[in-house]
Amino acid sequence: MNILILDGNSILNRAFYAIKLLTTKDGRYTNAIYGFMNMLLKLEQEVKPESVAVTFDLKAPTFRHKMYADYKAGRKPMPSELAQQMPVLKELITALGYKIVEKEGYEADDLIGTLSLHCGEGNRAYIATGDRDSLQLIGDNVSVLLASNKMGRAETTLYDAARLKEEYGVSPEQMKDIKALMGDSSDNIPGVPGVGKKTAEALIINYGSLDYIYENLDAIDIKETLRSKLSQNKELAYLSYKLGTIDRNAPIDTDINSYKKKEPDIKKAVGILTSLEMFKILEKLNLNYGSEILPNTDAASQAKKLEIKANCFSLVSQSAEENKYVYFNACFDKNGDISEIYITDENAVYVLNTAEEFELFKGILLNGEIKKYTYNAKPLYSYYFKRHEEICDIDFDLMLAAYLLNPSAKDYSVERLLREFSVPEPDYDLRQEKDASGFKVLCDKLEVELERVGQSKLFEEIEMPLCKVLASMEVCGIEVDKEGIEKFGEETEEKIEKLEKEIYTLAGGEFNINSTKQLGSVLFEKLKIPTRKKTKTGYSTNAEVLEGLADEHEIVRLILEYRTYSKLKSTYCDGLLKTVADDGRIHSNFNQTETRTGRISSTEPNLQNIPVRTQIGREMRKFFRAKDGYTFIDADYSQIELRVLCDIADDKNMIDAFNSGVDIHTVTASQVFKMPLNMVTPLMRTRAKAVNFGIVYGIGAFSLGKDIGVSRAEADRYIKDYLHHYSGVDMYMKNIVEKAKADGYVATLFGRRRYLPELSASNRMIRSFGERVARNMPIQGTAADIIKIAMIKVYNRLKAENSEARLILQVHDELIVESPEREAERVRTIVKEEMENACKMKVLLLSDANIGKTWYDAKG
DNA sequence: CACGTCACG
DNA sequence: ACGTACGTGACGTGT
Repeated sequence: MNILILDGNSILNRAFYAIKLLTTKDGRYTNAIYGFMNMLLKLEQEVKPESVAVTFDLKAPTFRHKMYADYKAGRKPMPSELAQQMPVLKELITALGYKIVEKEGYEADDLIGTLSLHCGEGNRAYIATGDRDSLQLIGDNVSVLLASNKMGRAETTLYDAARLKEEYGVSPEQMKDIKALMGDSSDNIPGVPGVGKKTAEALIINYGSLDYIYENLDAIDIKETLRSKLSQNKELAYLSYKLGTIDRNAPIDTDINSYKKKEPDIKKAVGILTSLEMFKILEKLNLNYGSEILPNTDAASQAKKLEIKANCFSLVSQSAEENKYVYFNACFDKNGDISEIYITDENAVYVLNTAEEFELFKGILLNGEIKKYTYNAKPLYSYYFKRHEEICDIDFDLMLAAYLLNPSAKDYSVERLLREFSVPEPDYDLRQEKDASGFKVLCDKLEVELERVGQSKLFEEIEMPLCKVLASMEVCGIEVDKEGIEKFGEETEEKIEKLEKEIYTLAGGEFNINSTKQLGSVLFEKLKIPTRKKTKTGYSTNAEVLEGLADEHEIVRLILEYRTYSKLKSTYCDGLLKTVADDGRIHSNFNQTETRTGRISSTEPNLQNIPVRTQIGREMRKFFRAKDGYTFIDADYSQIELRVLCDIADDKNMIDAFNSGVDIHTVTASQVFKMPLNMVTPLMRTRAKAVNFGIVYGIGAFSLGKDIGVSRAEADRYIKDYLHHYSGVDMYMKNIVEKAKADGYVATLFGRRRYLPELSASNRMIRSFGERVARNMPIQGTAADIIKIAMIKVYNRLKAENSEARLILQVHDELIVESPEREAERVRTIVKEEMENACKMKVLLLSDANIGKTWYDAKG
């Protein structure tokens, strides 16, 4: 029989440090358990053991080591991120049917030594550990599997006596002799002072043992200094030998049969792994998840009975009419047409797959009496918008619900959600059908969950209606002047080629300017320009660094210019042109479940980062134009984040500052620098503005100083003065971090949450990051909530007034509406009003709205 | 696929 | 002693 003996502490430790910190959505750390489980799976596969023992240290003074008083004095305590994973892992191991071996006063090493030695004639022991210490235990029937994590993957190396001889040139026994001489700082084994690894190995290889060396100390051929070191420290060497010798007679059960694997407690194991969100491990363990594990027996029996039925519209219709609800999922093919619709009710999964059925199903979508649950409603809205048809509002979008419950998740697939929320799956083969079958249970669970955490209103009044608005925006798109961009691209290309030539001349040869690696070696090695900063892979060549080096060499300016044009060409000319649809418009995607703060994001292309800050970049906006007979209204909030901060922090001084009607950065400057308003210089205003931004981002004196080019001390002074003056803000910044630590999350005024596991990290940088996020997210997130409300209000108002104007873009604090020219003034007023009245705050919300034929013109 | 860079709020 | 402001997405290079 084979027995696999794991050094639990060692493997868990290695896993913890090899794998980046992972957490569940509610902030429990899981990386060490994850790594341990992967290792265990790999070991199982390699050894195929009948018996498995997982050993752990049990603290309290160790028998073997208490002889040495300083024992472990130098060892750091286990970080809390690791310590909290230990009990969970033990529970999991036990649930999986493995035996845990621990003994008061013994280290895992001793237990491993004992078990491997006494596990019985004819049996074979495999020791799995990350420490080379155990190599002394190798014997005829004992091998060691050295465990490591390479690139996040579990790796093992098998050591037997032959392999050991090959690598170290010694026997297992002799490993102890080597250690006695060289010591081991991590175990506080002193060894002989002045004797390191090399010397110790050479001594044992040449003379065989510690005993032989000391018995013949005067005769052996070694340097005199070494001889005297050895001679003076004989006692220490023998003490070290004792300390380094693993105890192989610990009082534990050594019958291999006691360690035979037991049947796993599947329910418990699946429960633990599910709560740890380790779905891959769950799959690999092959625990027949779902059919046997039924956390909710009602739901389970219900799911099991589900049948798949086709040609069944009448049943679907009947069920929806009677129940007043429908749970459905529409699938789209690559042309954007509906390919199937799956409907789940209490008893069955129905599949609609003909055009006739889809048309009939529209009857249900047009019935306002029926509550509609689906997953990802936006494409469905888009589908009907494209056909200039409209359906009733969808009441529940599972994807949006899951996003609100945790905006930090990686993906919101139904498959993942089914597992995360422990919805049992019946064993259908087809994934779509599988998803459909648990769908109702899942939706109901999340709906209850939203209510529990107080997000129902946010969900129903903001996210759900917004989804439809976004669909409308996507379908509308925005017209671009394709020829204009092409021409601009060609002109840009010419400039790039010219710059390229000049750069090559100055550099004395051609190279790829776009390669930071090649550029770095040209600038800093070939041209010997002084280096300022490094990245982890080489020299930093970013704009900030290059600007600092502009006076060092003519080439630097050219490279900066080259970068500007090549960005313009590749991202904004070529990139944008690729996305222009047949209708001459760009239909960007507005993603509603992407950001952790509640903002929306824009992709393919990203229309939220079209250049504006520089004149040359800003030119791009001239190519975004309203269609014939139409014009743009561009409306942006003035200082929305600072106004939100006023409200959240309830800061009287800042509220007064806004109410005074004077430019906020100027007022801030006057207060921070203690100057009358009319004495504030542009430089002071610029600095005050940077402080305002810094405050919103969670501020640090170093970064602020860097940003505005003053010393850290001076920046620190500004921050102190600022917080002294705006004491409400000061209080908010302190309180919110405390609250976040207590609650585990922060939230916006409207109840949007972001969980912050970072706050309990032991790594200071991670923790500081968590604190900055705690300060920033409620501000950025509340601003995001507000503009979402404004979008819904603008959309509904335009519709209510039968306007032909359409909301087409959102850029975080800015809305762009395409309006018929004749309506422009009225629409401008509507947009401005709805934005300003989106919600009531302690200070007014102001929107600046302008009219223009292109985005460039309308931006004021 | 990760990294560096740079575009936006 | 160390690294440094919040939130995004696209492009090009190089492993």
